[in-house]
Parts: sequence; structure tokens; C-alpha cells
Amino acid sequence: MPHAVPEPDDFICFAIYSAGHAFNRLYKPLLESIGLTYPQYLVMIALWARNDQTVGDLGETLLLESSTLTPLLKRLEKSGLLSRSRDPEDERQVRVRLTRKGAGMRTKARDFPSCVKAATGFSNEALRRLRNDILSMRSAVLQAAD
Amino acid sequence: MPHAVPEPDDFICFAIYSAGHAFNRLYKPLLESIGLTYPQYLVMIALWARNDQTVGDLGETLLLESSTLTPLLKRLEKSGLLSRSRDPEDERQVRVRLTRKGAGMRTKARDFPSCVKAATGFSNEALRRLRNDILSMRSAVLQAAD
DNA sequence: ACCATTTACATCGCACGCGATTGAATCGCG
DNA sequence: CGCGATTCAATCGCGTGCGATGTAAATGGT
Repeated sequence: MPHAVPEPDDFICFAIYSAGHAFNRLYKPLLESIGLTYPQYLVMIALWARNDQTVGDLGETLLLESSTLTPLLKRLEKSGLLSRSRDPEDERQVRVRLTRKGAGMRTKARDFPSCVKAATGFSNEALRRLRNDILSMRSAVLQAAD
Repeated sequence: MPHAVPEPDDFICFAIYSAGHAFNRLYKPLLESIGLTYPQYLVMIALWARNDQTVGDLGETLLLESSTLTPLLKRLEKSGLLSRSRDPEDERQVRVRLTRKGAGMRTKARDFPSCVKAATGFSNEALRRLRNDILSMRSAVLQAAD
């Protein structure tokens, strides 16, 4: 075998990197219909699952830094989807809460996951296993990264 | 079952999105040692596999737009790793070629993939299957995205 | 009570990433 | 041959994403 030079598609990290972009493109028209970007949508998902979180909570869930979240949350606040306010118990923390408008947006986004699942062409069972594999790889990689 | 509200980790797209960030964090210290960012490293991989590509070729391989590649390639050119020049046969195209320095960098990056594979904690066989699943999902999603 | 340390968020600079647009070169159809 | 359509890269604006740094609040050991 004469010295196979690897291509991008040979790398698991590139597969994930490029698949992420593919999902982004798929979501974009759906999300534009409700005026969100993909990372903003993730914040909304986190808040729909559990309202009233600190910036740090959201960062832990979404694996993002405050330097990413703060400007993003300000844009969502400006859109009227959530409120940001210092916690009186601990003034260092900022509590993020859905507004009525932000909570109501959940129904508009209800069908997006099934649209996207259909687009993958994978069965629910195959998707579940693939997701679990990716999450456990993520854990291992994050563990190794520090 | 009382109305399960999905969390970010329940979404295959978030699993991929966050796993991508995890790989980025793992690669960062490795790549800093040779002065590259992760997307720059991908361009170098593409050129190590096949030298002398157009911007469009690279975009097709890496699934990136010229609006992303042009500034990135200019930075790599400024670093002395590649050259950019209009194709005399077709002046619309820009041919991207490795310099001696850029070609020589391949040996410095030779061990990165095995470092990263070790960090995932997956066997070669499991990684290969996971990669293929992700690539086929990427194809399906890209197909659906247009 | 004091002050060093830690924690939590914000700010800044830089590098993606893409849609929309531009401008130049080429193509293609009559 | 002529000229509108197409192709290819570059530019611009906006939104991430993060490391480094700043700042204010809380903590903890003495």
C-alpha cells in the first residue's frame, strides 16, 4: 500500500465539523421563519426545558463561554424573548428568564425536530444510538482537553 | 408519560454542534504549536492530500463558501504556507499551492490524528463506523437543505 | 472586621462562517 | 460575431466562538 495521504473526510473531527454546518444550513430557513439563529435556538431550547437559569447554567448546558453568551443573550433580550437581571441573592449572577413571547415561541418551533429527523434519513433508533455515541465521544474529548 | 420537554442533549444536531466545539478545544493546543487554527488545518490537510487546488475545489471538499475561504487563505499566504495566483487558463479561478514551508509542515502535524483518536476512547473500528454514519447523515441533510 | 482569593459576568480582539452583492472572465446561443 | 447568462472569487455586514482581561461581588482564613 503506497503511503495513503489522508483526506478531510477521513477525519472523525472533520465529519463532525462539516455535519454541524450541514445541520445549520438545514435549520436556517426554519429558524428564519421565527427570527432566530441556531445558537439562539439552542438557548431557547435550554430555557424551554428549564426557565430561570443563570448565564453560567446555560454555559454549562450548551458548553459555551460567557463571552459568547452575553452578546447573544442581549440580542434575544432586545428581541423581547427573555429578560436578564442580576440575582438579588448574589449580585454576581445574572438570571435569564423567558418572557411571555419567548415562552410562546415554543409552539412555533414544535415541529422543527421532526422535520430535521426526517431529513437525516435515519430511523429513530439509529438516531438515538448515533446521538449517544457522539455524546460519549464528546465527554471523552472534553475530558482529554484539560 | 408526562409531557417530556426536550433538552439540548436530546437533539442530534446539538450533539454534533457541541462535539465539534469539544474537538476544537482538544486540537487548539496542538495546532497552536504549529501556528494554525482548526479551519486552517483543514485547508492544509486538503492541500497535503492534493496540491494545487482552486478556491472552489477547496470549498467543495471542506463545504465552505468563498466568503469564508478567501480571508482564511490570505492569512495562510501571509504565514508563508501557500501561494494564491490567478489561473492563466481561466482568470476567474485562483489556484492555491503549498509552499515548501507549507508542504514541510505535514511532518510536524503527522501525530495529531493519533493523539485525537486516542482521546476519543473509541476503537479504530468504532471510530470508522461512527465516521461513516455521520458522513452519510451529512449527505442526507445536505440533500434536504436545498 | 480585614484583605487576598475566588467566582460570575462583561468586554475586547481576532478568526471563522455565510448570505447578499459585486466585478471580472468565460460560456453559450442565436 | 455579439451579448446576455453564468461562473468564480472577493467584499461586506452580521452573528457566533473563544482566550485574555477587567470588574464587581462573594468567600474564607486569620
